[in-house]
Amino acid sequence: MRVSREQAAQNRERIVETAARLFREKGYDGIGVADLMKCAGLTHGGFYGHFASKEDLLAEAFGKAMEGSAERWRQLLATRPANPRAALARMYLSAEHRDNPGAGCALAALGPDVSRVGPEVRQAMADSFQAQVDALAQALPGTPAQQRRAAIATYAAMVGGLVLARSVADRAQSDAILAAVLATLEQGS
Amino acid sequence: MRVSREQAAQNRERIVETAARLFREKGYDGIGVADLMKCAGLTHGGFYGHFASKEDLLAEAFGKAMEGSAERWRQLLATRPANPRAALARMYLSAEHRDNPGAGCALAALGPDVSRVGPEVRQAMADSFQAQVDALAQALPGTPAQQRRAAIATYAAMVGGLVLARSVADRAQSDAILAAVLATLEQGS
DNA sequence: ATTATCTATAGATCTATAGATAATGC
DNA sequence: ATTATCTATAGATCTATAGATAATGC
Repeated sequence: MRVSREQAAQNRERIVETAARLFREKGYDGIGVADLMKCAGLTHGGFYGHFASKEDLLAEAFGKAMEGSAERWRQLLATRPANPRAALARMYLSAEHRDNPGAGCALAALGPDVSRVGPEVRQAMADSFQAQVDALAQALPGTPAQQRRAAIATYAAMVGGLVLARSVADRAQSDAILAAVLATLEQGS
Repeated sequence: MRVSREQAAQNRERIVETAARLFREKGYDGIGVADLMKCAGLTHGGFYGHFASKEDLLAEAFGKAMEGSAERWRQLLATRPANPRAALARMYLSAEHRDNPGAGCALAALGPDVSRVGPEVRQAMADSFQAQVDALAQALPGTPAQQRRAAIATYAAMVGGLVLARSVADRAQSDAILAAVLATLEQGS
């Protein structure tokens, strides 16, 4: 059942993409390697030809998810909105984002999981985090230090808002949380 | 090996407290019932005399952890600090809190886990969340609606800041995240 | 000949339950 | 007699590996 080198690379890519979605949906411990491979259309045993361990896959899947977010941020900010922070917050703190964790912010979905794994995973994570902060900081006013501080604070408010909105059971309460955080980010700092 | 009714109640309480710590440290899926009971000084099988399921325990343990946080918030705010939000943020966004998830904010440690379990757990959670928001809102200026909105936004910023600070590998970067969010919360809104 | 994927399995762990035990509380 | 806890285990799942298979790429 051997496939071409090119096909193998595609298979590997599909494993990473499937993992990026399933880890965000179910948590790192919420999906096993066997089920994950099945969702990618492959068998369990094939996994270890591509990755040394499940944690190794997490590092790649998390990085890929973060990169996807960074790309969306860059695209939005490239339209030069009048209020960059408000524009970003409206996208991030939307009901759609809240209801689709599998395609959303990796930090809001996997932050606590990531904080428990080895430093090599978290190192990969730090780089993509940095890239996102830089993209936002550029679009904000003030000195470089102020820009950077405001970008981190904005990122934190959005992540926390999404985590809270996903945690409460009541939909109205969840909507109110999104709206409250959004309103604060839409005004000044 | 039967113990007194009083002793049994104490045992149950110890299970909840142990779970509240271990879930926050290792995640809901990161600790099993057997290990958890061992840490509480009991055997595996005894668990199901106290709780219907592991998820049932999560609801109680999460609620207990939230209640502990609410109590700490109330104690701090009862000292009537000049800037209540800044005082709370300094406590919440400390290196000590970041480095001791087992005794810290349940939402920052278990938010994504909680968002994946059944609505009955999340209902219990919504109540304690509400209590904390109310405690903070009281101490803030403005109309009731403004107070409430500001309290939620502050809570979100703190939770997000802690999640981010725990996710990055580099200690200096982590400290910078805590400082950036704290600085924003210490100034106005 | 190499290698990507497969089947099969080892060995550990998981939640939950059944039934025994022994001390409490009537 | 009741019941809190125990031991033991069922049955499912987990990560990881070993060895077979079969198609690629030389």
